[in-house]
Amino acid sequence: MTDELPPLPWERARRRPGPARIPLTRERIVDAAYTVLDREGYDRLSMRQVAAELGVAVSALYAHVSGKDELLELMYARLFAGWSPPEPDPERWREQIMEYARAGRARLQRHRDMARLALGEIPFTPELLPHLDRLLGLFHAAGLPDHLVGTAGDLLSTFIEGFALEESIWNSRHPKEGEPSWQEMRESLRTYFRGLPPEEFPSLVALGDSMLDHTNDERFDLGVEIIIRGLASFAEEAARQKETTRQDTTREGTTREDDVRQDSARRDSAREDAARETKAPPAAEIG
Amino acid sequence: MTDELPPLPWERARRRPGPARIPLTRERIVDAAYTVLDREGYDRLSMRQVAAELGVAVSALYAHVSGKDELLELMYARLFAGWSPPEPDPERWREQIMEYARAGRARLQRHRDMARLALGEIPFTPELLPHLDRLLGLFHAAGLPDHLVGTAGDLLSTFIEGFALEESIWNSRHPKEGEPSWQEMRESLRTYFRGLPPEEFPSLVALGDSMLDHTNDERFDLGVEIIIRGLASFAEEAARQKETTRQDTTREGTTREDDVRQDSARRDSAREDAARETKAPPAAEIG
DNA sequence: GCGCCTTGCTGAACGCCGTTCATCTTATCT
DNA sequence: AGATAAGATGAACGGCGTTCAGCAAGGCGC
Repeated sequence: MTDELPPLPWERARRRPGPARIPLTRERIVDAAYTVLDREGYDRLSMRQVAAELGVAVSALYAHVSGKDELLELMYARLFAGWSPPEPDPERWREQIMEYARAGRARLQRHRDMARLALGEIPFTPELLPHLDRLLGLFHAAGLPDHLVGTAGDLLSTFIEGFALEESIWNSRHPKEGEPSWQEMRESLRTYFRGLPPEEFPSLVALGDSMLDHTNDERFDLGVEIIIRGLASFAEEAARQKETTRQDTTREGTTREDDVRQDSARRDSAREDAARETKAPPAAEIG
Repeated sequence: MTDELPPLPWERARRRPGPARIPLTRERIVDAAYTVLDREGYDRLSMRQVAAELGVAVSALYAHVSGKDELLELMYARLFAGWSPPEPDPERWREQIMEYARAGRARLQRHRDMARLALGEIPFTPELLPHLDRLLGLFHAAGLPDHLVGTAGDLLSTFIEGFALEESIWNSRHPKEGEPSWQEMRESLRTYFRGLPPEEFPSLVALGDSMLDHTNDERFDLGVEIIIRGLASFAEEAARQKETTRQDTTREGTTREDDVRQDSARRDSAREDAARETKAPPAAEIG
């Protein structure tokens, strides 16, 4: 970080006899990449720009980084640097998950277009395993059945990144100066919804107002709260079943199995419906 | 589709006097783009490849399409062609949402890398408004409070696309022939989890097995089910409050307000925690 | 102190990309 | 038949990721 400062022109000349130029490292490359990202945006983040930022030839980067893909992975890894979900507290799992989600969004918002970068990567490298493990621990402490924990993590992470991505796209769509600001945009959207033909768009006309009356912060929290409540429902169900099986531990023991079977039956009937819809698309849709 | 066939060399010469070549249209360009996407993948989907697919100069495309961005938008719009959420049935809102989610995933799976393409776009063009309106109608029929409907739609769409994206990345990671197949990969992951140091990764070791024992279909349905249960919780709460306010319609009427205030207080305390985490990152994390 | 060797950077090149523009072909209308 | 307008062409521009032969300089054995 601090050794970033002096690329001043004369430095190079003055310390010719010394240990010469600052050595290029992965760290410095990632630093420069973030600088370019913040200044230029994801679309203009290129190896050439990063090299220019460091005052170095493009090909020099390839001595430290196997290619752009690896550079993006390194940038992604930094998203999690020094960020570890807390020790699980079963009494506070709701709050802990909410805090985790907010922290994730905050980190994604810290760099321009960061969400776009993040969505292309999968958090499954060795160095990210500790983070993942502790996150799963949070869900485990909620009392979720084991097979749900992974999916719960997926769902939450997907929402965090997807939400941040939407914000990112929205922001980058009106970054030009003098363009309609956030608030103006919101107002024009409001009148747009009001002007729609109600018979054709009943829901949009009816709901448009109340959808626009909330900040992004509130909408985000609401999304997380929906997930939390869904998880709570499963956790309570699991607790109830555990209770039952403990009561008649030797009697039947099939309660849980029955539940699963019924659940999967409901799923399958719905799947047929979806398949029917899927199987008869209009001709124009083959693509 | 069928008029795609004859770019044969002599055709051009033979039918000189006829109605000549098939005219280039947006439709045909999008068709060709999908062909390229399926064959080459998202990374190699380029204007040049699309033009080549049509046997046409690159610049010809720009007479029908303003640029690559618009082409991608057109491709995205086709994802929704002939797909409309059903008439809401308040009795079956759970099933309807599950079916919608499954149909969405199925459509995203129909073309290679389609999820990657979709995530860059926002479903907010005029032609997509009918679809959006009917989707919101589904959530409205669930009895959700108005301000939640939009967020619910966001959450579901985000999960569908995020899940499909993850599948897409996973698939494209091992497309080489002779590479470890899905099943082999799963097994090697299983042994990998088992081999992890339990004191360092307690959750991964404990949960790895049960997480790997489910197909993607099951994991997807579970994710949607979590969302549905979360929505159900809010819907029940709203129904309860409506009931209460109807009972003592003139007496107090502050029940709902109280609830909201309490909710927001809980949120704010959590926000402070998140901010604390956010404000003191390790030095390496400035990026 | 001198030459060697290894390390790390340079500069040029390759092939691909999105986009633009002057030019030419061709279908249609008068 | 000739004029006109639409639409396709090919070359060009600038930028991209990546590769590779060569060069400069620090550290080492002698």
